[in-house]
Amino acid sequence: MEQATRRTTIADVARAAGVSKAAVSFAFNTPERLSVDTVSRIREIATSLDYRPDPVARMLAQRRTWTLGILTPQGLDVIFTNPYFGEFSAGVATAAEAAGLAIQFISPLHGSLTRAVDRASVDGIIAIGLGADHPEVGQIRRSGIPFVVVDSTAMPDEPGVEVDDEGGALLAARHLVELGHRRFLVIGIEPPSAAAGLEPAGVTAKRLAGYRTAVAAVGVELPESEMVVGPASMEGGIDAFRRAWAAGARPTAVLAMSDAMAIGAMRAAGELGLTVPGDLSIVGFDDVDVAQYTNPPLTTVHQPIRRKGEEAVRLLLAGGRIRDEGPSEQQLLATRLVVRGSTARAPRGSEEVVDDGR
Amino acid sequence: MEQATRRTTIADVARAAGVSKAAVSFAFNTPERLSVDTVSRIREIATSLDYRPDPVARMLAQRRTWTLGILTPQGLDVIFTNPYFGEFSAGVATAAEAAGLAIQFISPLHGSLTRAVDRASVDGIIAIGLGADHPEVGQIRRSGIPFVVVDSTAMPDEPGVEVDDEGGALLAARHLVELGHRRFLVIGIEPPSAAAGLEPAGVTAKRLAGYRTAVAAVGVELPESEMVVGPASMEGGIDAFRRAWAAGARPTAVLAMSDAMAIGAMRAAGELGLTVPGDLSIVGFDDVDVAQYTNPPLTTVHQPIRRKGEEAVRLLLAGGRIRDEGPSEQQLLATRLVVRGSTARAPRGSEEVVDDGR
DNA sequence: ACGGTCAGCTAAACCGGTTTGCTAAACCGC
DNA sequence: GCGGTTTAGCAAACCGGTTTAGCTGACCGT
Repeated sequence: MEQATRRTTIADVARAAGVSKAAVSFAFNTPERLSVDTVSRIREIATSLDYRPDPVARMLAQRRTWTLGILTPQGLDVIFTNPYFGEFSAGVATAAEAAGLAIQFISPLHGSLTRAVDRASVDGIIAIGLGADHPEVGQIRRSGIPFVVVDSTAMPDEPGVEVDDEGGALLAARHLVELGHRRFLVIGIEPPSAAAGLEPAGVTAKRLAGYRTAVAAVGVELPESEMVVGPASMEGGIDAFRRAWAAGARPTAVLAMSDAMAIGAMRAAGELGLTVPGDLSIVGFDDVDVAQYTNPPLTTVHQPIRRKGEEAVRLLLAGGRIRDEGPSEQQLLATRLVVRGSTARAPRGSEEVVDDGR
Repeated sequence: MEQATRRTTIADVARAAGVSKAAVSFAFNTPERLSVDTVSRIREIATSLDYRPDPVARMLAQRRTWTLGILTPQGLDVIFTNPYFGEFSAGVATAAEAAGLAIQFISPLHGSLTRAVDRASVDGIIAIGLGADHPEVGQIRRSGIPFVVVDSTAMPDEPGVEVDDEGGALLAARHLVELGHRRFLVIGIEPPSAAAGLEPAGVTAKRLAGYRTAVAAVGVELPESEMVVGPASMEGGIDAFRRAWAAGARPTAVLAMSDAMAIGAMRAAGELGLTVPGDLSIVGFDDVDVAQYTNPPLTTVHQPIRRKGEEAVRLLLAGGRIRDEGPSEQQLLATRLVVRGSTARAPRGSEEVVDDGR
């Protein structure tokens, strides 16, 4: 069997044009080094031969891949179906495209994130959901590839982009407090796997702190018993709410740490005969696109998700090693509360604290 | 300023181990060609030197990138935030990971899809939303890279995976007909850009045909005036419904060609004071994850989105040129109707056809 | 006529691996 | 102790580009 017609290489073009390989390369990359007509002659021959430089060879020679990696501890299947990640990636993609960079997802390969990192050929990495002290981040740091951590506090001299989680959470809880709520259920995000060091713990802790400060103002505490965790998905939210309910929790308001979980909780509550916001108020976190389309529309803490992606790219580029120069910085983006339809005054008579039997 | 410490290369390892570069390569790729202790010695030295083979160099030498490309005419920002694409990509990703392949998105780069294709270094391509006769598909065909088209009829000897769009649409419309509906609004998907040859036209046409067959059974036609199109997003759905309403359409049921648009329409209807399904029934298409979480839950046509992604990978791999051998085939996957809460009997008295003044 | 410049191009090294002969030594049966 | 087969490993070519150093000849002023 005959080998499929080999693709045209730079040597073929050079030969056909009667010039050196270098000339062909120049014709495309630094045309000013050649005379105008040589350039156009080479280009013509190249197109007529349907020549397209092999991207891989080019990457090797230039030692640049023109690609940014998005590193996450979750599998691609969860990434792609999670609106939060979707919007974040969209932000990264927009900024990357503007800079002429492609993006690649680096996520556990056959269970190993380390292996995935080794295998990835990128000029820079955006780590999301991973602490700056995570082993894989260490691996990257040693490898010398520029990186930025997102949603996690960066090391002093390293770039990072964060959001005011605590402040946002505080706003959310205060809103409920002002509506007269006193019995809360907190639905938290649990790390994607049992592996240690996975970061959502960081944001979970910060948001919890915000909730606590707000409710403390009216003398309410948020004991572990009023908190339940699960994966940040709708199923996770359903499951979390059901578990809490089964365990006897009877909140008038739920503070969910992600919109997906809030939506799940809303559904689970509905199935249990509760109306939202009549019987139960729910506030989410993230302000994902769909939050406006739920029924009732979700009251939630807005964070600039896409913008985080764009900033991450900007910081990476500003670091110098990928494009131009600049010092590395850290960003803290603001959050704000968006009040929609899933929250209302607490039901009458719910203000007194329930005697929990102690 | 000193150059950052160069990463360890195969030559460094070879030198340190006192063997040839070839031996080091063998130690990792074909250890059986070396004696066991040489292998372990080399491996030890390699780890101690923190050696990791450069993926790019490896790709060049092997002329394999171990990467699959997902080709779409839309920008990455829409891809990542569109649940349909998300689920499809998740399917691709799952199957690709199982085969040890990475995935890369190929989407218009600075407006040019052609340029994006040239730039991409992949072993195979999955084209979604692009007709088999699309210019970029032709470009790929000429380049000799194996590919499969999804959601579009493939050329005779080329692999493709499709879904029974017409059948699904028929089921959806028949369901409404059986509920007594006679006044319909069809919300169709419009090609992402003005560029010609963009495929959704294909699925739009098939679904429309299905709708028509079903309603024809009760003597209803679906003239252009009862159809409105827009981008397949929630905003698109809102906008489409509003436009139709403003133009005087007063349907009792809407047939939306995508869940996102259905959700948008549901919202727009709500804002106009219509209750779903009391005043208006809505059925979507796709059965995206969120369809179960809307309020009311969306009645829709289920199609195996993730499965399409997996099949696409399977066909690509079966084609031989990427992994093993096999003939190329085409798949037609089934669709089915999932009745949930967004559809109900038509309001009383709506059966008679409205006199539209002609 | 001559040294100096400069524009235009080339040869060759290089990027960091893989792969293809090929050789030298060890092993084999007899 | 000898021809023949393995086994273990090496040198060099190769993948397809980029990049550096250097060459050549045209043009210039004097």
